[in-house]
Amino acid sequence: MAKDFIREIIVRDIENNLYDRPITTRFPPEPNGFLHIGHAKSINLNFSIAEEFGGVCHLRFDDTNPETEDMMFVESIQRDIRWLGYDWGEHLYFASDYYEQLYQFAEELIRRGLAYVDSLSEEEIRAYRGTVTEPGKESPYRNRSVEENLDLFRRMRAGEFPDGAHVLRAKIDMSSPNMLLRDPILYRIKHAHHYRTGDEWCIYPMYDFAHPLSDGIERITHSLCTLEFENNRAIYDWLVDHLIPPPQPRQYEFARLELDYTVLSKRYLRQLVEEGYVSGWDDPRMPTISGLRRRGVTPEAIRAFVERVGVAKTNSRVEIALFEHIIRDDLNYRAPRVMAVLDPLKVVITNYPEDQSEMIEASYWPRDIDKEGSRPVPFSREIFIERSDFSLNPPKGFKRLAPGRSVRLRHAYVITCDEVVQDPQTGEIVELRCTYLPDSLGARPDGVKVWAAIHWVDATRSIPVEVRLYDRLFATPDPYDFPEGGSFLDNLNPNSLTIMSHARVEPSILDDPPDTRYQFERLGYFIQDSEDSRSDALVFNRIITLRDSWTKKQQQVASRPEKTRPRSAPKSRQETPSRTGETASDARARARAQNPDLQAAYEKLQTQVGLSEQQADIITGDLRQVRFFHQAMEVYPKGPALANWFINRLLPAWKDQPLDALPFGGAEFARLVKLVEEGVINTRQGEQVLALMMATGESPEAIVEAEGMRQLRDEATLLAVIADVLAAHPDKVAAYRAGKSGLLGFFMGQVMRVTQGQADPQVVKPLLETALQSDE
RNA sequence: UGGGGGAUAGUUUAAUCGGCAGAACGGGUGACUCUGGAUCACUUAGUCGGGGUUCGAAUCCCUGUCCCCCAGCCA
Repeated sequence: MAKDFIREIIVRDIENNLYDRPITTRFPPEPNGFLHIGHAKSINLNFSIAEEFGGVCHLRFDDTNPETEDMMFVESIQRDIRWLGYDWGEHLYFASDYYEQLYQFAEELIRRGLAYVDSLSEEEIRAYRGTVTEPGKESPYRNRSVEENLDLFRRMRAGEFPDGAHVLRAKIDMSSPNMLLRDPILYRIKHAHHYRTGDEWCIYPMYDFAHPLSDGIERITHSLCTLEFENNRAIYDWLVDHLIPPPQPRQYEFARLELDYTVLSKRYLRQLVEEGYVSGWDDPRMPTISGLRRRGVTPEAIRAFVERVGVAKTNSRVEIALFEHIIRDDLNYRAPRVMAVLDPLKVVITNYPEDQSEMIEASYWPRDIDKEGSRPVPFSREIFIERSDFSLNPPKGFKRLAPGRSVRLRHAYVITCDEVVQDPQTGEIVELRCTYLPDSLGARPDGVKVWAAIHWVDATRSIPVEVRLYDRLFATPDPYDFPEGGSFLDNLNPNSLTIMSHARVEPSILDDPPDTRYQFERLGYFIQDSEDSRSDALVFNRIITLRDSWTKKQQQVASRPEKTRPRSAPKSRQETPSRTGETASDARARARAQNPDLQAAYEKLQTQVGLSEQQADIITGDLRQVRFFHQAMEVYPKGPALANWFINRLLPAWKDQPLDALPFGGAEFARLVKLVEEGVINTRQGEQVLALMMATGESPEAIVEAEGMRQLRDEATLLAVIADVLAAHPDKVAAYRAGKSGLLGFFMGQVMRVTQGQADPQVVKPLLETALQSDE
C-alpha cells in the first residue's frame, strides 16, 4: 500500500499507463545556500520514490539568479546529498545549461502571441498588477505586434538595454484571481556575471518559467515541491501544456518540514552565518546537513527521521523530541561506551597504595547490546569523578555519592566517601577522600548499600580534552514568533554552547579513528570535532545527551507551581465582522432573488411538500433541479424522501455535470426512491441501482430485475448468517462482550457482505444485538 | 477581502474510498539495571463546531469557524 498521497498518485498513474517513461523525479536546489534538514525530507522523497518505482531522480541546480548563486554552494550541495547516501548517477543538470533552449521557448511563445515585451517600470508593473481583491490592468505594451516583440526580445538578449528597461511577460489574464497568472514575468534583464555562464547572458529566466520547462526538457514525470508553490501550479501547467509534448510533467505539493526550536529557511540561516551568531554554515548547532554532520548525527538518523515524519499536506511543526529520539536510537547501537568526566572532582582513595595502579578490562557495550569488545582502563589511587555526582546535602531522590555513602565506580570498585575537603575560604569542594572495597571488583559486596554506579577517569593517565556542549539554538519552539518590532534573533538561546575546557577522557580513545562516535557513559554521545580537534588538543562535540529522567524530575520539582501551558499560545485572532464572500448558499439565495419561480418553489416545497428549509434551499438554487424534482413528485409524491435521495445521493454522485446530462429523468428517479421506500430494495442496493442508472440509463425496475435484487428479511435465514459470522470471529465477539461496542459496525458489515448486500439492515440490527448479548 | 490549500490524541501520521479510530514520539506509573541510558509492561489522550443522510459517518450532504499561501524583475 502506498505510504503517502504522492505515492498513491504515482501508483495510480502507473496503473493508468500514463507515462511513456520510467517515473522520473528531481531535486532542484538553488545554489545560494547550504542544504538543511528540511531539504533532506525533499531529497529523501524524490530519491526514494525514484528507487521504489524503478525510475530515476535528477539533481538539477535551478540557477536562474546570477546575483545570489555560487559554485561553492553547488559543491556543498553535492557533498551533502552524497553524504546522505543518495546517488543521482549521470543525471546532474543545471538550468543554466538550458538557457538557449529556454530562450527558444520564449521566442516560440512570442510567435504564438502568448508573450510580449513589457516596458513598464518595476513600480508600474506592481501597480498594474492590482491586489488580491482588485483585478489588474493591462499594460499599454501588451498588444505589441509579434515582430516588435521578437525584435525587442532579441535586443534584450543582445544587451541593448539597461537592467529593468524591459521584461518578457506571458500574456495570460490581468484579472485572474490567481495573482501568478496576471501576466507573469518570464525574463528580466540583469547585466550580471553568472557563476557558470559568465557574461554570455544578460537576460535571465524567472523560476516560474525555467522550472516547469526544465522539468519538461528532462522529461520529469512527477515534480514534487512544497505547499507554497500551490498557486504556481497554474503557470506550471500553462507552460508545459503549451510547450512540452505530452505526457507532460505534473506538479504535486507537500508540506515542508518545520522543526521546533530551529529555523529552516535559507534567509534566516544565512543571516545567522553572515552576522556571526554561529561559526558558519557547518556550526554544529545549525540544522544544516553540514552542521548535523559536524555535530555527529549520522545520515541514517536523518533519513530515518524524515521518513518517520511522513508526507502530507498539513502545515506542521515537528517536535524536536522526535528527532532526538531517533538520533539516540541510532547511536545507542552504534556507539561504543567509554568514560569521560566533564567537570572533574578529585577523589583520593586513601586505602589504595600510592605506588600501585592497575588496568581494568571494561566492555565497550552494555549487556543489552549484542556486540563484543573491551578496552583497558587505568585505575589508581587518584581519580576524577563528575562534580555533579557528589552532593554534600543530597536532596530527596539523589542516588549518587554523598558523605558516608557508597557508590560503584563503573567497571571498577565500590568506594565510600569518608571525608570532604573544602576550600576554607570559598567552601568549594576541592577533594573527596574515600576508601575502596578491594573485593568489590566484579562482585557485589555484602552488607553495603551501593547507591549507584558512577563514571570516572584516572587522574594522571586520562587525557585532557575540550568538550563542547550544544543545546538548541533557539529558546522558543517557534523562533518566527517574535514580539512586534523584534526579530527572530531575540529568540536565540544564549546558552546554546557551553565549553568544558577541563574535561578528561580515558586514554583508550587514542587508539580509535578520529571519527568514532562514542557514548561517554551517563553523559551522552560525542564525536571529535572534524574542524578543530588536533591530536595534541582533542576537541569533542556532544551530539546529544542521554535521556535523563533525573534532571527532568528535578526541573519539574523546580517549576511545580507553574501550570503546564499549551506549547504555543493561541494566535491572537482578529474579529472580522465584515461579510464573507459569496458562498454556495449565497449564490442560491441570489438565484431565488432574481427568479420568482425559484422563490415560489422554495416556499411551496416547505409549506406544501413538507421539506425542511435546508432541503428546499438546496433544491431551489437552480431551475433545472426544481423541474427535475417536480417531475419526480408527479410520479411519487413523497417529498422528503425524494429530497433526501436527491440531495444526499443523486447530486453528489453526479457532481460536476449538469442535471440535463443525466440519462434519465425525474420520473425514473422517483420510481427508484419508491422501490427503496417500499422496501423492495435497501438503501445500499438503491445506491447501486442509481449508479447503474447513471451509467446505462436503464429503468430502476429493469436493473433490480436483472441484478436479481431483493431484500432479505427472513429472520431464520438471517439468524443463521449471524450465527456463522459470530462463530467465525470468536475473538471479536469476546471483545464486544467485554465492552467494545464499536464492533457492532464490524459485525453488521460482515453480515451485509455475506448476504451480498441484500440483508435488510433494520431487521439484522436487533437480531445481531440480541445474538451478541446472549451468552452461549 | 479575491483566489488557492489545510484541519484526526500535546506532536507527527494511519484508517482497505460508508463498517473495529491505529501507530510512533511525548507525558505518567511500575519492573529491571554496575549507565537516573537501553529494554519491558501498564497508562494518558483524538476525528474543528452545528445540523442532516444512513442500521452504521473521520469518510457523504448542508453550514459555520480557525490556520497557511499568493500583490518580488527571489526561488
